[in-house]
Amino acid sequence: MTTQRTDTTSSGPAGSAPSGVADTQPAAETAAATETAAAATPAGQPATETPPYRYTAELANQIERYWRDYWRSNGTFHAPNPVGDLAPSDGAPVPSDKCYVLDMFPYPSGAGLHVGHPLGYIGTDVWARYLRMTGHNVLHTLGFDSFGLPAEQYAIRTGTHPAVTTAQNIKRYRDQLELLGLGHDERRSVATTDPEFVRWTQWIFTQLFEAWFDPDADPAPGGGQRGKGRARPIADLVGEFESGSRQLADGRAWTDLSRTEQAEIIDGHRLAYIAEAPVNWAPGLGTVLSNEEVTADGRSEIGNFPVFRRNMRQWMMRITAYGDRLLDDLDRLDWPESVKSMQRNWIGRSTGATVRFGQAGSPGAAGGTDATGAEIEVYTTRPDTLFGATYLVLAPEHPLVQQLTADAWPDGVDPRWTGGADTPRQAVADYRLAASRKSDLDRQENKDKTGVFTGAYFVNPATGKQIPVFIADYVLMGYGTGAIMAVPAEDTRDIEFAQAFGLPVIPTVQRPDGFPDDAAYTGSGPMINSANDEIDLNGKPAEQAKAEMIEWLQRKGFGAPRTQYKLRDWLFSRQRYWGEPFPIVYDADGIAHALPDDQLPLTLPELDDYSPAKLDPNDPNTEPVPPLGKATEWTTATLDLGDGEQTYTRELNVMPQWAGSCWYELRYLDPTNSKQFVAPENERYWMGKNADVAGDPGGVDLYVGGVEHAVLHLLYARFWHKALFDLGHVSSEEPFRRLFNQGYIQAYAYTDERGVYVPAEEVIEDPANVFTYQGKPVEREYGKMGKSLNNVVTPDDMCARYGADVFRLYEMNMGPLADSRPWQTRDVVGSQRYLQRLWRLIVDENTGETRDVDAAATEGPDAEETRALLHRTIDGVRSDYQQMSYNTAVAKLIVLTNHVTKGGGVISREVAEPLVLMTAPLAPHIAEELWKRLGHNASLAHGPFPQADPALLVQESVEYPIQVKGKVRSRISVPADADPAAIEAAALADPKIVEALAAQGVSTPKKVVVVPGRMVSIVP
RNA sequence: GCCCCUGUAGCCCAAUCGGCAGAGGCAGCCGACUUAAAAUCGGCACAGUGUGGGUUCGAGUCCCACCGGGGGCACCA
Repeated sequence: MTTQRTDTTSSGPAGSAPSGVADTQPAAETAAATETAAAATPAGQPATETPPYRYTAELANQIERYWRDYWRSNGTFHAPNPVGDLAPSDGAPVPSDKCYVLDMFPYPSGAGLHVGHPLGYIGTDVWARYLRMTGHNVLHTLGFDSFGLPAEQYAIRTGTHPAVTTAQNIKRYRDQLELLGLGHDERRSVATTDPEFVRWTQWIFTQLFEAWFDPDADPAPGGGQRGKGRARPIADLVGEFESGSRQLADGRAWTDLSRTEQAEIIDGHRLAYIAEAPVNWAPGLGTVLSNEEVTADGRSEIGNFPVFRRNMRQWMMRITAYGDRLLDDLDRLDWPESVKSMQRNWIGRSTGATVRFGQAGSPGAAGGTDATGAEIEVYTTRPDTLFGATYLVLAPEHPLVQQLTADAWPDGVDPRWTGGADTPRQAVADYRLAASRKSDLDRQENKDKTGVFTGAYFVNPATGKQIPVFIADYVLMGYGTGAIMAVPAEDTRDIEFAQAFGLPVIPTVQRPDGFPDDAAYTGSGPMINSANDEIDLNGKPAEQAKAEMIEWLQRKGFGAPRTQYKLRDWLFSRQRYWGEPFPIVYDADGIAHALPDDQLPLTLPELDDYSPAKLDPNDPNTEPVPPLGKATEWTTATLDLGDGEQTYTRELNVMPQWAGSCWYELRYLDPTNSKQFVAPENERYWMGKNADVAGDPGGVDLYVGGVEHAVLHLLYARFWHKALFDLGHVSSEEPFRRLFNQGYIQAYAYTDERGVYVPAEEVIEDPANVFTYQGKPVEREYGKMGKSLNNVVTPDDMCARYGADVFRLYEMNMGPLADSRPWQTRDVVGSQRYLQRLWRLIVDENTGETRDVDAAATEGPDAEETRALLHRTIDGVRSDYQQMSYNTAVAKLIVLTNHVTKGGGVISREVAEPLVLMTAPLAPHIAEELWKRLGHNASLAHGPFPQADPALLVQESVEYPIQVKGKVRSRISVPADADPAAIEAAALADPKIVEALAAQGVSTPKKVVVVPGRMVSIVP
């Protein structure tokens, strides 16, 4: 501890002058500062003095500085761990009631924070403080996701090492966040660029490299998954091959294989593996990107450069092995439906069947009846409609195209099918070339169906009829088998193609009356036209028809059921500098080896030039040149990996930015552990499953962040966590049990007549809603807060102008945390007025003396009314905090404060203390200060929190509105415990109601509805 | 094109199981304090819930259609 200014040395009892404020800053100085500010008003008039102890920004800042120092030096927010460095030094057990509150950690950009960034951080802080005050052991901290492109691009421009820029930016963020008084355990704050953090990121990578997914294995112990399959150590697989208990798919004997061949087989199973795979190559960035980093129009999310699909050798993560669990376990998570549905959509599981079509003796083919036995395998989700399949379509890049394309057109070929070419070979070649030149953007913009006939005919196994085979770019090589059976009657895309090419349409599902003939019917209905000698689907509903068709296909050897995913394996390497190096070296045979744990972390080499090779952004045929290749000494290493000292070459790619964020929540739990990435006891305590909740997957108790991470970060992190679970490193099956998306703070921006953005803070709105800047009209727009829009407001500004507590209170009072809302600096004053009123209730603005709260009357009708309101407030505020409904909690606190203020007298201790305590989660500094002035020597951070007396929540009498024909005609007051019959009698006896009924000409009403505690409704 | 969310005073937002449309804040107006202003304090007014139907004794809330705003997906067979 660095300061002596603790409770015990600074403050006297309530009512005496000294306090944190008086200690730090004499009253005269405060007054003088205020006076100076006031004297500088434009009017130039001598200023009347603001009361010297008013809760102004200056005073707030003094209080805030004092309490921040206090919290830091007392370790107020240190949360004890069960074991390790952060365990209680006296060996005391940790409380069983814990809560792990987590924010999505920021990338520390050079621009610093604006007022929108801390919204979620304040929200979680209020929640964490409330839980801490109600007796929970709360873990809350904030680290940095500090690998990232901006620091690297800055390094390329200026030569400044990214680590230097990153450290500066982190410092800047920490300084800004410090002002807000967030109750973080600063011992647990980590950055993903810290060598100790990188060490464990690399360690987890080696775990994934040394593991494979066994689809037939039973779930790991304690798992709640439905089916089989889990990750196992790769050594198990090697052992099974060696012992012969597992055979190779191609029938070769394991022992006959060379070392390189064996390595190839093994590598083909690893969770982290190298593959020649189609990647998204962005030459403008000099790197490849994951699917998730490419926009729908085929450009890079960062930098907006063209992205090309091509094959390259890259590191991949076998996330597809977890597709089922990632999808199924969404049901076990307390997440917003929108995020779940985005993940479901991204994983894109569909069920159906593969169907094989054999080649027919093509009438136009030179060889007559085909002798090759060629087969086309398609994937379909509608095997029930097989009878309606009237042609086949292959993706232009499909490997069979070359082989099955005929030499000549059949006689009388439809001219629309030929693409104007003399032969099928010519037509196919032309079409494939054109398709390869089309960018994704072209394909998206032009949805007209194009294609050419290959000259080949295959046989529909259900009908025995020959159907033509086309290639068309509406079929993608990357999904299913790259080939489809076209059922134009029941598929929108197929009918568009069929109409363009004059192909037959055979309906297999009964359409409702009036459904147009020329459109595809994708709805439900009984099957028609679907029978042969062996199978009859007619009249049956789709589900049954699907099942019967699949059964028939299987029996006949024509097909098999199949589950298909949109999700692809995760491209994990980047040709960049500022990322985690792979802990991988290659031996002389090119076989990859993981570095042993004691060699970690593998740190980045120093470079003179951080740029990847300069490449033409528009040239897809360029080759990536990783920056690490320039570090000539670093690229090789002499190691003993068990076969004696040998020279190895290092992997030159680095990991993508997502790596660190895949597991950081686990490192917060045990940030100083040098033996393990997290001790199992600590993981189990903070993130373990709750045995009292059926199906609970474990994980962080509350995770708050923006919805923009719905797919990328949240899917990758779930995948790593599940792999770590399978391998026995964590007890929880999911990283984030509960997710909450906070809204965004947006802002108005204004342009002058030239279209230039003017400073938004200086724009004036007149009563007629006209906006002017320096007297000239400006146009208003609404959107993001940003430098280029000249509308940035920073938390630093707000803290200087109002104080952190006012700023926090305003952000929480603007609306529900989940809502986006516009920033309005002029509204902030409302929150300031509330805290000023609260301050004035307890402190004399003129003398700085604490009021004598023990002298206030606690008897009499006024006191009783206040007491009843107090307890209703406590009750409401508790449940509001519980539900993170902070805006309504603030409203209730203001009501109570206004009620007490209007009473005019001195507030009683009975009301003052709960009011201060209830305000504390929102405005912690002022609350601590007032709590101390009320005579308490310990911080209120760990409670108490007021409890409502249930007896005081019960009203003695209730006012019931009485409706006649749905309109309120009168009101009666009845004892709260009156039974419905008594209420009804009282209502019917009410003179106004008697009158109203008489006016309707009714003596006894038809019906009387009594809702206890609510109202009475009479139907005449 | 498909899917999801959302429309309540001039503005930001409350309203539990369908039960008196208003908790709170900003802005506005009036008043107190002031020589005056600012700040502060006290008070007042302001909408019938995007539109049109329906269910109900009763609809902001439930159902249907449409309109506006926001987001996601987009030839995924």
